[in-house]
Amino acid sequence: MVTSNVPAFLAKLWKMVDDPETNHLIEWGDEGNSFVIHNHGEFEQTLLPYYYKHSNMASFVRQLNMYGFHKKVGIDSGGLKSEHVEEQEFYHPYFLRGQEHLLENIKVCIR
Amino acid sequence: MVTSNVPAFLAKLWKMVDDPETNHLIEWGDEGNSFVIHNHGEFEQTLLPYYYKHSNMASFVRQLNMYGFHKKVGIDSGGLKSEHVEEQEFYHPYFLRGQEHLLENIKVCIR
Amino acid sequence: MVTSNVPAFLAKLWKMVDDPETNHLIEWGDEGNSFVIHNHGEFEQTLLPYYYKHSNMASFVRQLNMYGFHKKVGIDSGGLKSEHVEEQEFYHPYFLRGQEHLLENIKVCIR
DNA sequence: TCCGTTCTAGAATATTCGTGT
DNA sequence: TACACGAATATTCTAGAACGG
Repeated sequence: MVTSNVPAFLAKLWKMVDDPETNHLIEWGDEGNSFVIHNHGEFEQTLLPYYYKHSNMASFVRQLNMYGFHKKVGIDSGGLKSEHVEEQEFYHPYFLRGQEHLLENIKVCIR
Repeated sequence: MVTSNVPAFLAKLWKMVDDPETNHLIEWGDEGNSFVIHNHGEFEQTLLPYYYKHSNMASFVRQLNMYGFHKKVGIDSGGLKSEHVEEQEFYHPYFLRGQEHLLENIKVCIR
Repeated sequence: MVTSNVPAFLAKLWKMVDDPETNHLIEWGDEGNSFVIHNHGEFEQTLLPYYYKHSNMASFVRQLNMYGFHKKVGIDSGGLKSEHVEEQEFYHPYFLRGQEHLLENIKVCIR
């Protein structure tokens, strides 16, 4: 593979989610049309800085929103503050398991 | 040796990349369609001045871009914790291992 | 220290230059109206990543230019064999030793 | 004229911080 | 409160421009 017009953020996100080695931190949702972050703390402190130039969940989420991802609203967070919720799920219509080529359709939101 | 209309920059680049003696500093990529620079520091201070009239990576990169080479963005690079990537990779559709004659097709970008 | 409207890049640059502990890598020029980088290689690999989220001289220089700094052209650095590219000097009219308050006057170039 | 070297800038993406709903 | 967005700064890759051999 030589060149890809997919932004680094998306290519890395795909690799993170698709890598079975890190399924305890981030993995595909049951339907393959979303991804789930487990262990918010470890994910933020170990996996994020491996792929990106920061270790802030907020920055990661900002990028997700920038590219049109949305958070799946949890039915019950147990009354915990959001930053303490260990599980978070995001989705995008073109971020689907087994359909990496669709990444090329994802664009930053402009307005 | 017959005269060649290949610019000195390209001829030297080819020789540098193709020379097995300096593979620890610069060599062909795995597929033979790119070249990789290891040890940015040593490459800059020892190999560059041997072939060119300077020892500045920036000048070298300027020439690469001038001739239409592009940097390969590694999906594994860029992270805070990712290993100190002293490694840089560039490619050009006519810069291929074993196809030195294709160098004649490489032209400076004019615009 | 009270809140400051000085961009992080400038505040960190000042600290780097003014810190006597790292004078072997970066320090004030003789007149106090410029700063000098010694040991380009070590500076890039150790000091830059300590202050910023990268270890690329090119990115550092891009920021310097963005804020209006200029490179001092060495009289003897133009000749061939200027192997002392290990030394680089930059200046800005509002970047002066002992006058940290002037940093507030430095703005990004807009055009 | 062409090519090479240097310094600076353009443009796209990435990171941070704060605001709006 | 929780989620999303605006805007400013930062990082990367490539290009413009001046100069010289």
